Amino acid sequence: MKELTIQQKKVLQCIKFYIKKTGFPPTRADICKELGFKSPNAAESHLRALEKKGYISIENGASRGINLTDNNSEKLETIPVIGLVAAGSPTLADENIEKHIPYQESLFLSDFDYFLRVKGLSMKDAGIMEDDLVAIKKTTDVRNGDIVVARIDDEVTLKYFQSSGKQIKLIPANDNYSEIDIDKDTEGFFIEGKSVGLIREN
Amino acid sequence: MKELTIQQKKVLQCIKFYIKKTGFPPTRADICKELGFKSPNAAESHLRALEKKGYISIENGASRGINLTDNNSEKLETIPVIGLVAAGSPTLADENIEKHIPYQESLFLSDFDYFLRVKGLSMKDAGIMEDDLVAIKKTTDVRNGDIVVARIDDEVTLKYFQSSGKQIKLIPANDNYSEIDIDKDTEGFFIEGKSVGLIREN
DNA sequence: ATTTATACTGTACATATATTCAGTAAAAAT
DNA sequence: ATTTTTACTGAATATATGTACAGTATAAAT
Repeated sequence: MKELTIQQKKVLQCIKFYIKKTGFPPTRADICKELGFKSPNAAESHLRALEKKGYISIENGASRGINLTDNNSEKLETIPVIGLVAAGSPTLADENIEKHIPYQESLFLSDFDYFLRVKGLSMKDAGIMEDDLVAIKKTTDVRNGDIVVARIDDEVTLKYFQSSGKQIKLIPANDNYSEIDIDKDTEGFFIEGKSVGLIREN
Repeated sequence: MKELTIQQKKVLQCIKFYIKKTGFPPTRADICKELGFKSPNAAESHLRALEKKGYISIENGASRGINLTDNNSEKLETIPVIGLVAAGSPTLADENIEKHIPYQESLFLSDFDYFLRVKGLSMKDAGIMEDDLVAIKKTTDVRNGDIVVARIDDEVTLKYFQSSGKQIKLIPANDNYSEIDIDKDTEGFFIEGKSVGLIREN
């Protein structure tokens, strides 16, 4: 993202502050009043600069038609919660979505794609309990020690990841469960993503 | 808060959806378009009804001057994170606050007052690990089996709560720790609050 | 050296928008 | 039984607002 000038930063801050205060974006005149400009075109020019640099989008013709871009606003999104069933894939298909819950993008250190509702206690010693919501980032870029969502045919599991060469171990965090050894290129096996956070609703 | 009619609910939902989609509130005409009204006054009347019932506030004369009331909008607040140190009380005094993080009021089933940063593994078997953030609701109304924040003099701990009469047991979820037996009326002892949720940042 | 971006003032104007007034009709409250 | 609330259509209008045009001036980029 392109750097902003001092004045542009002021205008952006002004917009954010105004929205926080009133619940809706400012007009050009509002910005002028706030920052001491005497011409609405001063605000207009800055807005177009902010738009060009990707910090806001402007709905042409609409009054107060300013929209903070995702990376600027602490955006409220909803994210799907997917049930981890013994057989069944955690895809984003409608039938697998348990519900949507509101969340903050900045809730965890990494961004993520969905919550996985945990069934069973195979990761108990990692502090992951039944019905916990594990935030999953869809990726195949996983490291040893990561907690990953792995699929083997129709079976989906949450396990520690450990690889040496082509051999992969999926290790549970519970002595009552046994580890899974599998070849990297096994038909029907792949890594869905990895855990980047956890929420326990209670 | 006064009950809404079906139509009023539709209009309120329409406003929320519009803001979510565009980043700014709708005009009367936008609402009409969305809900199939043929007169802007249909929207206007509903808005005034919603205002009267306290679900929105309207800035008179301002275009798109609709503001969702706190109880309707998934408001972004920040909440303090407090470190659980061996000696030291989890109060909201500045010196104890580690940082503030944004959160959703609706994140957990219950509302809460602060996050407690967990030190140690005394609640390991309850799935509460080192550095987890436990959402704490300040209350003395706790039931047997609740996970509570208890203070004994300067010592603050997170434990299972179990009482029978005046005798209270504070039970760890880890065999390496021993339980604490204490009288309800002991000088310097009290319950700060209870756990209503948990976040693991990674 | 010339163009482009920044940073404004000031005027003007079409249109986007809130808001009022005049009705109609049915349901709910008093 | 009468008033109030709900739920609209339809038309009219003052004003709130975006936006273009004409300038001035300085700094940065090419």
